[in-house]
Amino acid sequence: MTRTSAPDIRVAVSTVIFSLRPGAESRDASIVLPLVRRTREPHEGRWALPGGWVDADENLEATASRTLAETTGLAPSYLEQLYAFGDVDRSPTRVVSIVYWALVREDLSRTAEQHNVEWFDATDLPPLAFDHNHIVDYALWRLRNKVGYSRIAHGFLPEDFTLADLREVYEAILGRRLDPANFRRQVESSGTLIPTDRFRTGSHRPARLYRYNQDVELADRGPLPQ
Amino acid sequence: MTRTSAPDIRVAVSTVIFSLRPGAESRDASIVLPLVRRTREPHEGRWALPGGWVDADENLEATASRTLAETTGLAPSYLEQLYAFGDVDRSPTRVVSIVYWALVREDLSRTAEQHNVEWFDATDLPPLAFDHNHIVDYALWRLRNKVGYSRIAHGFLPEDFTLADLREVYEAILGRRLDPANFRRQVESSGTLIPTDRFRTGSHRPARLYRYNQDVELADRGPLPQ
DNA sequence: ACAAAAGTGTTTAACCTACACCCATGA
DNA sequence: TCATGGGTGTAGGTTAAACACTTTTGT
Repeated sequence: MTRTSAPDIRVAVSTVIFSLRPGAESRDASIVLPLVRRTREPHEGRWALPGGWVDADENLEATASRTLAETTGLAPSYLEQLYAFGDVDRSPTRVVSIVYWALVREDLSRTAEQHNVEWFDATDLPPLAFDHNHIVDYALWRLRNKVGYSRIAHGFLPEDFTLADLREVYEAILGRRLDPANFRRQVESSGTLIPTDRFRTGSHRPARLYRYNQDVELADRGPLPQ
Repeated sequence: MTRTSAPDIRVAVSTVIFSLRPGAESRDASIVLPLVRRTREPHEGRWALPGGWVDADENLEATASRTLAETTGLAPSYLEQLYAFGDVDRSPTRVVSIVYWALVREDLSRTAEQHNVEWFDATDLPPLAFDHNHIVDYALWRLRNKVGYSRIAHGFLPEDFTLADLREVYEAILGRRLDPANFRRQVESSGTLIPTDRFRTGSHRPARLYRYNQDVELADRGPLPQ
């Protein structure tokens, strides 16, 4: 039967924060994420997703932004709710965790690392606290999925970028090489890129710099207000 | 800064329950859903999504199933988490609502209606309590989206059905007519249908009955437990 | 015989993939 | 001039839309 009063359940927000570690000579670019070492039970000493309790007068997304900033010092370029986890047995006390996932642009402020925070390759994680391995896998699945039908990759890049930069993001997310010729045609015909009149000069033929058409939404972010 | 104790937030589950009202001579099939009339403040007297508080020892999905059964007397053929709504101002007291959406097969037990429960056309709703219009719109968007890439339509149909039955479901969800010839080829080539050796006889040429290949998942339902 | 739904065939266009090829620059 | 990534062209395969056509039943 329907209850008329609510039992004690605590509400937390955790966030899977993805960033891009650019490639170097002998290493492809990869997707990385920050984890926090737990300083108390349960799972003391294990790595866990950044997060915290939801404040009484704080929206869920605001909690995600706040804890993200506390962990990385960054503001996200993309933030979307992932899933609400609330199984009875996922923690010794009853906790419902609203999990978000976010993209942050690569930024050197990351090197100013905080104590108890480390960045890991998203596809090569140690055993994490709670069900956090499971959660990261799902977030990665969502990221890979979304890159196929939205402009989400932009969230990893600075304002100006070359097509090779953008292709590198796609390749890191999808874990496979893409044909440069076909990739160019696809993004050009999508109407989301605005060519600038500047070029990046380097060791070979200069590449044109592009920027994103801000008129085009990055992605559908769920049931947004209005 | 990070809190170490959690404030008082109540956790509820609501569910958008879709069913199919079959077409008749002069009327196309349509998607319908049950609403409950609120008997207390806030929004007393308004129609609202079925739901209830999460029990201390009850998983979120179990709460959805329980409240769904209390409202309709049915078990869902499909059940998936939709979104967690938790804005501070969505209710006078702080409530985080984990919203599910479900499909139920049409069933005459629906006619044994309970007091304070009524079925509405999903595309023609009155103003609902809280942000529930917004939530239903999002659930409809998800349903329409999902029908394009998964076998979700099966959740509305009985075990045996004709291709015209299935097409009728698609047309009701998408709100437009589909070419019978092309529709047949698409579902046949998907490998999700098993032809039986029985036919439905009617006023014209008998139509073959099909059933679903249970080996094929209806849809990806999110981060399911392993 | 005729109407209407079941079911098949065919044309066209759009798209994706693979890969050959040319272009522009630094070393 | 050579290596290399930037950028263009093009042929083949797959898919989907549109629609003409045949089949099978009830009346």
